[in-house]
Amino acid sequence: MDKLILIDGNNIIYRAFFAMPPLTNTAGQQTNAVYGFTTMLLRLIEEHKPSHMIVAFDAGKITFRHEGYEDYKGGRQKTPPELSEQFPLLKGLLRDLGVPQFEINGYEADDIIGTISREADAAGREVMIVSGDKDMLQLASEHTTIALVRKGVTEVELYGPQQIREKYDLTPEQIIDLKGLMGDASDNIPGVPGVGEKTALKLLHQFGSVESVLAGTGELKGKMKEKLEEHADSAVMSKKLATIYREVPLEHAWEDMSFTGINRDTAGPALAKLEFKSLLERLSLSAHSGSSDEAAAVEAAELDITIVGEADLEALIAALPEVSALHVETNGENPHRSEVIGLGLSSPERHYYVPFELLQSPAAAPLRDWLGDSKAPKSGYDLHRADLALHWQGIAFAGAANDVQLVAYLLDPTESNQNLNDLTSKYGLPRLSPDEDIFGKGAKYKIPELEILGNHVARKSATVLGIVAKQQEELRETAMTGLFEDLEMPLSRILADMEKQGIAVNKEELKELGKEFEAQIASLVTEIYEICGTEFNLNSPKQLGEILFVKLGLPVVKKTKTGYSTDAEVLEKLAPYHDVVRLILQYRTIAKLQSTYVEGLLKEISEQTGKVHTFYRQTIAATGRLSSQFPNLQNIPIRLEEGRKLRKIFVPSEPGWSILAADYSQIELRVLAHISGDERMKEAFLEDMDIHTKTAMDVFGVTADQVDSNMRRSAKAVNFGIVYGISDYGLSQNLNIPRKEAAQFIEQYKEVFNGVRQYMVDIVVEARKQGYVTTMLERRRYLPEINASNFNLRSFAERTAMNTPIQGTAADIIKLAMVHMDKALFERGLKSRMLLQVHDELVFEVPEDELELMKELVPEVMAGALSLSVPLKAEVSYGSNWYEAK
DNA sequence: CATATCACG
DNA sequence: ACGTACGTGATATGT
Repeated sequence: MDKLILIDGNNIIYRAFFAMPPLTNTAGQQTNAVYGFTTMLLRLIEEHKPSHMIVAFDAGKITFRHEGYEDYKGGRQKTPPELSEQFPLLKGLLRDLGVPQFEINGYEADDIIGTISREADAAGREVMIVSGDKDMLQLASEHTTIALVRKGVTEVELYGPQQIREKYDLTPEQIIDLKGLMGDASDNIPGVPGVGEKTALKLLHQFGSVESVLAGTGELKGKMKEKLEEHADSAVMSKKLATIYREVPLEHAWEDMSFTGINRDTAGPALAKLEFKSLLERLSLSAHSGSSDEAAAVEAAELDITIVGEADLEALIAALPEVSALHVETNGENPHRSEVIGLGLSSPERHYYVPFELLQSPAAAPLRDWLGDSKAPKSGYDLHRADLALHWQGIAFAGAANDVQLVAYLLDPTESNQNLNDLTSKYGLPRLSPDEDIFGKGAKYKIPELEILGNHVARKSATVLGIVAKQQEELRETAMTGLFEDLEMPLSRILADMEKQGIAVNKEELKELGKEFEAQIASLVTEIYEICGTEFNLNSPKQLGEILFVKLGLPVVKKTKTGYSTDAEVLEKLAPYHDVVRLILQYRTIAKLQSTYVEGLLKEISEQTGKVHTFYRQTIAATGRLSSQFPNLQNIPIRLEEGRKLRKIFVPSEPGWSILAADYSQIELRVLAHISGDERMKEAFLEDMDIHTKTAMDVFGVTADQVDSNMRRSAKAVNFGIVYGISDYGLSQNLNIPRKEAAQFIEQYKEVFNGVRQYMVDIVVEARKQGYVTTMLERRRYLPEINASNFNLRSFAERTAMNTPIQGTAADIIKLAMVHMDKALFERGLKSRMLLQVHDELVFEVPEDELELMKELVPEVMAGALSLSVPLKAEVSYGSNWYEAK
């Protein structure tokens, strides 16, 4: 049975706009009205399953109604820009959903709807009209129902002639007369003053129409008679205005309104682009349960998947030249300790699943060779992880050509949802079952039966294949192809090499250190308990707060949202009041070293190699930096001597070798000097001066020998602040000075380093204009909140705009240095190995006979990684362990 | 599973 | 007036 739904587009989007709370996508665009409209639309489709549907919009500024009455709709407020911006979004989305939309110049949506409904009525078709406008009731008929939207867009009331009679005791046509008498303030239809709904209904029940009412005023008396006679013209005109015009010249045919269901190919990306995640879910959820979504199910089922057994191995091996995507399914978070479950392999036509046991069998040797063949290019998701997991199972991996996770990161490094399934939504591919559904989570983790597992994993590699082409296009559009191909992709292999290599740890010495800490902790704890007169859990800020602020009555300096703050900053301030505070601070320091570094590190030492193998994450930090996990080797203590001693346990893995470390000197400020072009700052680096001293000289207007340690300290803090996107408050906190003073410092700094000031202004303007900022190598970070009206959000985005090009370019540079360094070691056939990266530092282990060479080579390569308008400088040192290399 | 704290650049 | 420095990860508590 045919069913036609006609939607009053303007009316519904308007209602949705005011009904929905503000909702903004990450690009800063408000999307609440589109969202509200779409939820309503989807519900209509689900509930009524229309065979035909259109959304009608007003078009053209002047409608024919204005010709008779220029005030028509004059009383209506101007459409707010936050709403008008959403019209193109909605129209684009409707197109992608596959919902026809009509607009005709010079006519309003209700005229289009009126015309179509008249034609459909004549043909005896079933019609439903969706609007919030009561005027629409005049269109009701035997086959035409009006769905009057109430309460925002969440509820509808259905009106046929029957319901109109029950409610008003009028026919649909009389709705026009009703409007003619009572008018409509929102449309600026005057009606008859003093006549509201009650009176109008009474009159119509008596006379039947506006014309009859006016002809029969003789039967009336008093005020009402006068009013009606006085405003007779107005009543007639109002009726005319309220009459929906049903003769719009439509060129559209019945077929043009046909709706066969949501277009699944284009709907996914469109909804993803608007960031309507719940709607994406809703559409795909029905894919599992309902018949409404056969398209996606069929599309996914159509994959030609072979679950490879011994019998199929030969065929697979023969097909390997066609295979370009793989997925290595592993368990666990730490790829150094993961088990490999199996492999998904995809060629454009066929997909395979290879259980890991089969991969290990002698017959699978050619497959293993292929995995390790650098000339066999492979695409995948998180190949870096795959490489490590395979490595520890004795299988070599090479030929990583295209990692879709890495590309997704470059395209938007702040997007936290980058698992493969999130990418399917983004690119409109069939969704995968969530890993949790297949494997269960936590303690319930269980490998499912082969059929399910194989299909799941093979679909992952198929998905990779589907993503690759689309991403490459996006990389080109965003000018990041070079960054990807020449930096991030090569780096991922280098990181894997470093991680496999690991760094040797002197376990005995670490345990010794642990014993020392243990003794110190024991004595501190006893002493603290004694002074406090009670025993409690020192590790609990809650219990500690109780003791300090209640029992001992110390002043409360700062609060957290759950209670008293007891962090180091607070304790420093409390130290003068009570001797125990110093002891607590000491306890905190040693306890941290013990739990995180001694105990934590001991757990991470591999039984197999006696080393620690960290895992660098290349797709986490929004600025392009790496991060380090299992264990984190980028935060080994150095600032305090007690902790710094820990570095002694990091030693060369071969006798007679040395640890060599090289770090960039002031890389972020050098980058700032280059990017801002500030002459004074550049001069400092060109002459290789101490930048903080130089800053102090210029800011305080003194000579080098007049700079005391306090001035240098202040200058250093200002330099840091500048890099972070300075605020007077932040600086005042850091230097523990009044905010006014901090503000003055900053002002003086900006006077002197005017180029820097200009950079800070320019970069924020650029961010506002483009919506993102970039590093020197075109790495990109979007800042949707740069235009936020919320001061905090906007300020944060502004500081980020200032900081990211600096921190990010520094990250680019050291990554480049790593790629160059890897190449240099290889080409020269050196045995030295790159082991660690700590943001501005590279750590190597070096044989005796290469030490002299490496002392020159490493800083040279690092300094030459990228050419700036100021020199880059790296300082090198070495010793028998990481502590000595300082 | 969130919060507080603290280690690093 | 607004309330802050930028970027991470590990540990212990307590809900």
